[in-house]
Amino acid sequence: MGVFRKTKSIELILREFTDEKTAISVIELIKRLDSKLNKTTIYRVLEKLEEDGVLHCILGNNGAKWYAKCNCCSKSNHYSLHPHFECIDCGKIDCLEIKVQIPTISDRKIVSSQILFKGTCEGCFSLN
Amino acid sequence: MGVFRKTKSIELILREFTDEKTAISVIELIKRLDSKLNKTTIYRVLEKLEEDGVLHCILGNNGAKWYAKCNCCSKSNHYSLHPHFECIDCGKIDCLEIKVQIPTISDRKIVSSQILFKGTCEGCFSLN
DNA sequence: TTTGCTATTGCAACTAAGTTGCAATAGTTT
DNA sequence: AAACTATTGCAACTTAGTTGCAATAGCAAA
Repeated sequence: MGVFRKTKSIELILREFTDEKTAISVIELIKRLDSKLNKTTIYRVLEKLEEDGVLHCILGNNGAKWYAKCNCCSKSNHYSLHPHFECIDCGKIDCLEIKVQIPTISDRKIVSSQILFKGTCEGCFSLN
Repeated sequence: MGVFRKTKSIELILREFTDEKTAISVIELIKRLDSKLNKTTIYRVLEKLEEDGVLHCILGNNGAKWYAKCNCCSKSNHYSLHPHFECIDCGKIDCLEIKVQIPTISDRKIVSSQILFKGTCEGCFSLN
């Protein structure tokens, strides 16, 4: 259904994403906005922003939801998304600006994909 | 730690996988074995069988755990696993016997990956 | 075969992430 | 300013998975 009205909740949540280059977990957002917004509202606003093509959702390694700004996707084209990277040291997730070839399989139709690479990110890599 | 003793639980759980070519969700296993095993036991046995390289774990689209028999992986080499396919019609998940190229990214080290393609499987494909 | 060691199991209670229904609130249009 | 209804907050719930602990059952040694 997407966003209809400009509300405080939408503004507050979008503000969290403006300076953020990596993804943010819903859990983290709930912590940050605890005094200002109810967690139900946060889940619902994120869902709407996703429908509007403003954010996209990523499932982290433990199955929890993360969201990141959409730079390349539109309202209609959320699928066949870019891959993501989860750092096993610091835990952050971010978008990889690379293409991964989607295979063709006979008798099956691939509609979307969820690709998560795990390893050590730049920051943690240089610490070792 | 892996499996030490041959117990009824291990036998019952392995039996579920013998004739199964696709993955089985933990939820489904708990349903099937409800009268015979406690869910805690099921989670623990699956974990041990994974450590032993007998099964491998897949995270489904909603973040729930699925397990499948390992045909190609060993106790030590569970990583850089094959991709999986989740049917958006019937919900089943299975292993794809194809290789996906793992990219190289400067300043980052990719250790493992989780690749899930979603779409329509052979069975559901032919129904349309 | 019995004894003893300890891995394994079952149970109950808990945690954590996310969802639902509903009444109250607040954007937006008239 | 009034009215319409999208949006929010709250409380209660659901679902997947985990934890601690006492009871049970493989297995090895005697």
